[in-house]
Amino acid sequence: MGDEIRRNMALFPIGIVMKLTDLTARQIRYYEQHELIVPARTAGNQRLFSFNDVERLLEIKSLIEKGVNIAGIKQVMNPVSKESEEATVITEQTESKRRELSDMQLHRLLKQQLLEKRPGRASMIQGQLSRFYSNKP
DNA sequence: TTTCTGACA
DNA sequence: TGTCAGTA
Repeated sequence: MGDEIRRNMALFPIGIVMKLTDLTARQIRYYEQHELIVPARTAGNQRLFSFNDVERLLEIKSLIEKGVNIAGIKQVMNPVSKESEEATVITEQTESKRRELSDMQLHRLLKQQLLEKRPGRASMIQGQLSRFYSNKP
């Protein structure tokens, strides 16, 4: 299951995630305060988000747009808390389906970002994306 | 330059 | 949520 480690590998700083999700840093940090996401931290205390974090953020975003509040989102989404292996087992099948779908959405989104942004320089997420797509266990 | 925490309109 | 301050 090396796919899981890549999916949960902390790769991008908040700036990249802002562009990927169209959320403000304020919102992203706010959601973290409410434990909707738990990004990793660098030695310098900088947040580092994984693909899973980005997916969660996109999910949170759509729910917010549907008028759901933090409390409601906490119920809809499986709690982050301690590495809950139990919750993952119960939803095994639906989870894999959900991931396939969000993967397609995420890849479409990333490709879109790569193409339309800054016609001049190569966006810095390219390097980080390559880190994700390469070195497969 | 980017990100971080805390605080206030 | 937006935004400003003062840092790392």
